[in-house]
Amino acid sequence: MSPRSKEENLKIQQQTRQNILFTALQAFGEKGYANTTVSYIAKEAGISKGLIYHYFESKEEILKSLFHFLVEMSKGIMNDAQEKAPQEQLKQIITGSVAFVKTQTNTVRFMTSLAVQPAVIADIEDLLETQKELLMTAMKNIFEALAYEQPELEAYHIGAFLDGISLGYMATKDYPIDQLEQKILKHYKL
Amino acid sequence: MSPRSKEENLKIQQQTRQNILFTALQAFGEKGYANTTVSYIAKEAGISKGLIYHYFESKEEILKSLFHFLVEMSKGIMNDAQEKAPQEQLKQIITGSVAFVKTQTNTVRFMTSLAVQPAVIADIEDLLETQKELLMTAMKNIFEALAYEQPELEAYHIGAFLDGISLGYMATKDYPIDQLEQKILKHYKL
Amino acid sequence: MSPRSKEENLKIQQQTRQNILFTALQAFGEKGYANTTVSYIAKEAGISKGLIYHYFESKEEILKSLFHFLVEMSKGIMNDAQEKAPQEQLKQIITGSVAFVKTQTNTVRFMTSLAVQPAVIADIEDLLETQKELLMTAMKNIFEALAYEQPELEAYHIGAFLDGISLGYMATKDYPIDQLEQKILKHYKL
Amino acid sequence: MSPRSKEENLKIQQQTRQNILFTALQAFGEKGYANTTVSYIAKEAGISKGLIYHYFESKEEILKSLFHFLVEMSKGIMNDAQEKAPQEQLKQIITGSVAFVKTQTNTVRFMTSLAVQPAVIADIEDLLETQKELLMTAMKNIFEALAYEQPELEAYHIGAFLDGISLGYMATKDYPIDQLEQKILKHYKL
DNA sequence: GATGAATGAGCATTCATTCAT
DNA sequence: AATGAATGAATGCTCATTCAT
Repeated sequence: MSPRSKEENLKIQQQTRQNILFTALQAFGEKGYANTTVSYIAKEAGISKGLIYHYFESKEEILKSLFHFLVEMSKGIMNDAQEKAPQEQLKQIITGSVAFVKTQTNTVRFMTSLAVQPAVIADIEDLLETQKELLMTAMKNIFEALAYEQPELEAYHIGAFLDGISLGYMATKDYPIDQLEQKILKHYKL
Repeated sequence: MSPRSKEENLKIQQQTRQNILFTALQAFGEKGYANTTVSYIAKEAGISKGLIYHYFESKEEILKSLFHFLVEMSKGIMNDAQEKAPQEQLKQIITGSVAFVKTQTNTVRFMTSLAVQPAVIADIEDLLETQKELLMTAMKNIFEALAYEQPELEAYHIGAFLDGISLGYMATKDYPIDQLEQKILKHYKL
Repeated sequence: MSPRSKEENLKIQQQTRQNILFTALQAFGEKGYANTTVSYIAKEAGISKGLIYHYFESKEEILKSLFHFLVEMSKGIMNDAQEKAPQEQLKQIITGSVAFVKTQTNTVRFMTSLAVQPAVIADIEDLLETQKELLMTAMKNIFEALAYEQPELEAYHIGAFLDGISLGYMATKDYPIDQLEQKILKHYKL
Repeated sequence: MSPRSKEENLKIQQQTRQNILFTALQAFGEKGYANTTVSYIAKEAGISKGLIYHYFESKEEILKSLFHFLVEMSKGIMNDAQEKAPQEQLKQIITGSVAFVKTQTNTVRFMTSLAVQPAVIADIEDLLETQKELLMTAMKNIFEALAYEQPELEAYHIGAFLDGISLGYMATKDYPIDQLEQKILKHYKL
């Protein structure tokens, strides 16, 4: 008759939070933030509306938590690549990005919709900027190591291209993403 | 107190429609479709809510009309380019796109947000696809005329790049859009 | 087919606002602010929930408007008494207060519940204080004119008594309010 | 690991009940019954929500228990005064009331808010009435013993006055409660 | 005796849409 | 053609209450 132990509670909390965040990510990606109701998230997650508000103060808080979570995740991925040779890193960024778009389309949809109208959700604008800069710096360093004349511009170039591929994949049926990947890899001789 | 002539009425009608569409475009671009209320459009346009429903059956109808309007406009622009030399056409597409993004940012925001989550507004998905194909075909023809080995893939390539530039410009402060434009022009030797 | 004239709209607006305020006053008095739902006010007023929000920004705004309205009304009543002889004024305050409590019990309930827990609705605290001071000054002036030694204290005295009578009338069945009125009038030789 | 003895359990139970009731009294007085959440009481009392429901069937039950508790307490106080001389009793009622208002303001706030809108909590209405009558009878007896012509009316009179003082003290900054106390004591030659 | 995760009915509020004028 | 008062379904959120542990 004793209450749950702290560890048990913590475990339950983490699972439920993750469940909510994951479900929200799916929904936000598919239907957009504004078109996703909290009730819908609850139903999809198999829990009650009230429980969502037990873990998150508001719908917007879910969005922000989700965003932070994804940012942290991407940081982790980037750090892993840090030690390899620049050519290898570049290749990994390209193939990793393409693979990510293909497997985590909803995540990309979600992040892109935030990027397109950053003013919609205040607070996120800055974080988005920081996140972009981080990626840009990493790529710039690679192109510096590869002795490109304008490493920063080259970073923007490939960044734009990868973003454009994402958009195309999300918006167009039968988008030749794999061929474009090959093309870009060949261009950089990877 | 004489009634307005038919021509006057028609003129007023067209002006009011355009006014609504233009105001909606601004709002949809800045705040997003879901975050824009019909009341807000009415206030910004300086007319009453009722009048909006006199011209459009629903809020979604405004969105669709706006979309069609923009599609028609872009068709017109593309047709104008049709007769020139392929190199000239390509240059115009690139510089025109960049200029459009810079001057009509809200329009681009609007179109991009539709592209990212096409499922949000049914019906539009197909039109979006058709529109994309039109542009792709035009670019493919150019690259064919320029004797590229894989003209279609090249079209996708430059399309992705231009889309990526748009995204970057919308989401990033101090985005080097002009330098990227120069870079791509140089790449195609234009 | 022309829209309503401005005067017509103004008239409709005032009527509807008054209707809402009056209904809210009844409800707040009987059930208390927190126990009164906006839906209930709408139903009682014979209008839709939405219309209430067309006229008032929030439920709390109704409360504040109502409070301001009642304060203005009481100012008007007090000004009317201003010109008479002090004895007459005192008599009028006493009989007027008693009559008000008896006929406008819900108004008194409403105002008293605000007075008891002023912290519940921020903003109102100051106004309540101002209102009290106004009444106190008026009564003090009367007792000064009547050459009482401690006019201010006497004002507080009769104020407390009248407030106490209100409370008693609201809370107790068969409360002898009329006899108490006679007693106090006799006390002041009125 | 030996189980607690029965006496220990009983003691803990009573302490916890008292803790809940006391915390609730503070909260109800400050914020009002409707604006006080069970969660808030639990947090303030330093216990869990569940435990509150272990001791009380519902939030309303807390209110009722609290009310009963306060009524019993006041009965005890009144009984203590029973044996003294009527003048002494009257003095004690006056000074005791004033002191109570000053030290137990939240309790008075709570009781007054119940009195103002008795319909809010059914069931309590009768008890409130009974309670009032008890006090009235006691005061009436005093004034009878003091040979007042209308002892009951005099009881209502002083009752109203003391209630009015309470209200004033709760609602007004710098309320001259002590001077009013002196004034009333002098009036009754105490 | 004690905890807090979980539920869901209920409420304030918004907003697309209608309609009388 | 034009207005804006009016509607009500839908949504975010709160909170008393339950229950597994």
